[in-house]
Amino acid sequence: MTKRKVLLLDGNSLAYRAFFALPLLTNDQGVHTNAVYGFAMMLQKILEEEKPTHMLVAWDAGKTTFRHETFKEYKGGRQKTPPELSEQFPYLRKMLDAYQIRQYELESYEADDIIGTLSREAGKDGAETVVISGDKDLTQLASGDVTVFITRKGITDIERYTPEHVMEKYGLSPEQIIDMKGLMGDSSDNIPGVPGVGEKTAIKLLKQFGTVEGVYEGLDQVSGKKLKEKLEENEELAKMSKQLATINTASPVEVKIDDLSYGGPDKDEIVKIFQELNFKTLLEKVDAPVAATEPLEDFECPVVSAAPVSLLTDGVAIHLELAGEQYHTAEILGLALSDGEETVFIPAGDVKADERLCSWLSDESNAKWCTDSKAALAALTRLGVEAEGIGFDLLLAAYIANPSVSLTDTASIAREFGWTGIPTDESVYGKGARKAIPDETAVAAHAGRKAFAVSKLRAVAEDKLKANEQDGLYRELELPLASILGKMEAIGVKADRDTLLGIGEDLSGKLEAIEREIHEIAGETFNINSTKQLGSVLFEKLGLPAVKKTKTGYSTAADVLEKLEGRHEIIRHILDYRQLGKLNSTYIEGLLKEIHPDGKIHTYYQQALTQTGRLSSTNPNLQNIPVRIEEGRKIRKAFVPSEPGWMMFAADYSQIELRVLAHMSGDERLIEAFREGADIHTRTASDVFHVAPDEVTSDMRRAAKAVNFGIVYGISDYGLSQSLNISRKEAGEFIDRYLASFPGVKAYMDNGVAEARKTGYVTTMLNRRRYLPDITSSNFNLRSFAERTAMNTPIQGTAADIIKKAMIMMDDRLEKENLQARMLLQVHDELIFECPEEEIAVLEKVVPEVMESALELNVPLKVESASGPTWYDTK
DNA sequence: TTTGTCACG
DNA sequence: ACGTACGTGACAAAC
Repeated sequence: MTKRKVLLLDGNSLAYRAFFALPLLTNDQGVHTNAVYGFAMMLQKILEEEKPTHMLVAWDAGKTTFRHETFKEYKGGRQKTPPELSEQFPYLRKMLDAYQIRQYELESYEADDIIGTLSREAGKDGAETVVISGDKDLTQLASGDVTVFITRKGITDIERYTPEHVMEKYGLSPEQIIDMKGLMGDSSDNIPGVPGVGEKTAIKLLKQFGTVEGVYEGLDQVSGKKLKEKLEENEELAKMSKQLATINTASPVEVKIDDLSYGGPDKDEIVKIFQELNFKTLLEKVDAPVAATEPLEDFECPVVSAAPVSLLTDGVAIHLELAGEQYHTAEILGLALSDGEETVFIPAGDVKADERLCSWLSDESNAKWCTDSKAALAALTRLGVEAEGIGFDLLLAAYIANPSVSLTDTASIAREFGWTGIPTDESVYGKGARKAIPDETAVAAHAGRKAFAVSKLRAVAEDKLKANEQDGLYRELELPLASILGKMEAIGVKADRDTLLGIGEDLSGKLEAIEREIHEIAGETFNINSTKQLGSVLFEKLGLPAVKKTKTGYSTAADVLEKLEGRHEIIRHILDYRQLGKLNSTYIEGLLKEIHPDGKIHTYYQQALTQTGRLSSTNPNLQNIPVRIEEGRKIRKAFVPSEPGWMMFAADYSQIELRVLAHMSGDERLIEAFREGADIHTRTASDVFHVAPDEVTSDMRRAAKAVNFGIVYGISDYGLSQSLNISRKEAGEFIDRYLASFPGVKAYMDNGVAEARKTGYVTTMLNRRRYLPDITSSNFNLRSFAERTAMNTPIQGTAADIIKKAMIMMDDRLEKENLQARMLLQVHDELIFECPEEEIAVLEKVVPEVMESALELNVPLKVESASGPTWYDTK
């Protein structure tokens, strides 16, 4: 039988939360609806995620409770409930009736007490309980069987308090939350506490003494004379406050858990009330099918040494379980297989020996489904199996469906498609110092659940992608790209240790000299890398003016220091020290640590991370190797071909983002400029300043270049003024003149923002999506950010689409032309290869040809290439 | 772990 | 009046 899952909701608290979190919405009758709407959104999400078997919404009843007998000012001084909220309670009740959720209130008790009592009863029955409230006080109810969900910021954003989470957050057990309230009080409930004791002191005391009573028994040992006096004077107050804060878990509640069974909403009634309140999005949601989560309580995943033949067929989920994220080196634990009925786990050591399994894995005609195919293929390669025929990748599907969710493990990915039946990696392996691999049965069960979920979710995910017309993006772009990136990671790029060491020695020498110089000028030795110490030397000892502050002290960032450069010689040295220090620690020492025994660096490309569709590179990041300053650029001399007689070859798109902008906006002037092959910054300057192209000065060109950048980023006058070091007014004038010169661009930006406001998302040319919920926010900052993002993401994202497509075509082309050349790296708008010297001539023709034809725009794409013995020389 | 800083496109 | 250019990752210091 399925384990029971009881959801207990704190009605009043959630209604208040929803009311204050959302703007004042009304229906066409003028009735305020924001609290009902927020409540419904939250309810919908919780129902999907938690799949409860039993539910109850508890309400506060009446004005006075048993707590008022102890303290008549309890909850005194509270603001009256706003009438805009009061009028919503009848609708809330009606809506909950339509959901067929039991509601309950009890004279002279609060909702907390009802919930506390029922949660204990449910625990006795062996049920799993979730308590949901906007009030942190309820975290005292957390226990082995009870998780407390507290809404954060908005209304659907939830923080989950298990006893472990309470401990993490406060360093206290859930029961001690009551003691904490007793000591510190609670102004919202008018609970006094001990005057002068806040959260910090309360926690400190409780860590030492355990409880309020313990504090008074050990009063002699309390450190601090003042504190001791305060505690002594207010003993009664503290004890009464604790009593007030304690949730009564033995209230005379008349309903039993069995009375709460939840069988889903009355759809017709729900539709009626949503229509009455004009809840459009919610109406769509109630009709939408939800992925079924099958109970995984009785889940079985035997550990076997060979795969059953029944599972070696077309359309089976595989999952490689690894003891860490870095799949090039992490221990491989084993392989789980699941067809949604039967699930097994094969320990890593037995995989290679199972010949039938291996030939199934390398048989392209048998589709394998998985999460993170790139990692799975890499792990299988390490086990000696070259797998083929990946038919589905849950990670990529989830990322395409919505890039904004953090897809850290299969549990979080599956949750995106409504599946909550698998535990997180963290809950199985632990985290930080307590991280460990559990016994094989537990690993098998965990890996098995993941494979099982993939098997069940494939159809749901693919349907969703098809519904949003993203199937092509997923199947033809991201899925094949995953294998190509995997290949690039596995090949790696050779790094010459001696070159790095040589540059490192040079840097260390210079750093020492500069450090001595700085200390001498300052008249003291201090840690230049410490912003705190540096700030006190510059702005206190030397008396330089502090232009900008951070929330922890003075800002010493480069742009701030540059403004002070004329005022003191020490500044130049500090800027130099910073620059060289960065090179040494990140690029010399950092990269040396990443060279594998094969002499190569194997980065990891994150394919499901960025909000725009770009890749990112980690461990190490090979997308930010210095280039702008010569001293740093020399690092690139260490990146060399891996075979004797080979060369490095690099090709980059010229102005890809502005070309994309020209295409997407259809602006005639911009299109014309690119078709004529003009220098785009000079042409922009000529248009903006109304001078002939040959009269454009270098300053004008520089300003135009900054404006072009600004346009791509979603321009703001402030941003431009910072980058050009001019006044905000002047920057604003530049922008106006630009937009007047390129009216198509202005129209495109305005339309993009309007469209995003209407649909809630923006798209790229290949239909990549980014949702921008903040675009309708009443918070200026959030809204402005979303608006700039709405302008930037289609451009940056389309550029990412283009190079990804080029990579797929390139991989194909290298094979077709029988070239030995290997694609090694991608740096957003450039591709880096290594190849035999005699292939350079071919690459010089083929690579630009492929990259330029990746996607047809109404302006040409232009690619520049270069080759040389090291990456440094490809310029 | 979070913050400030700085490397890249 | 708001406080920002867009997208990333790594390191050192300080908590």
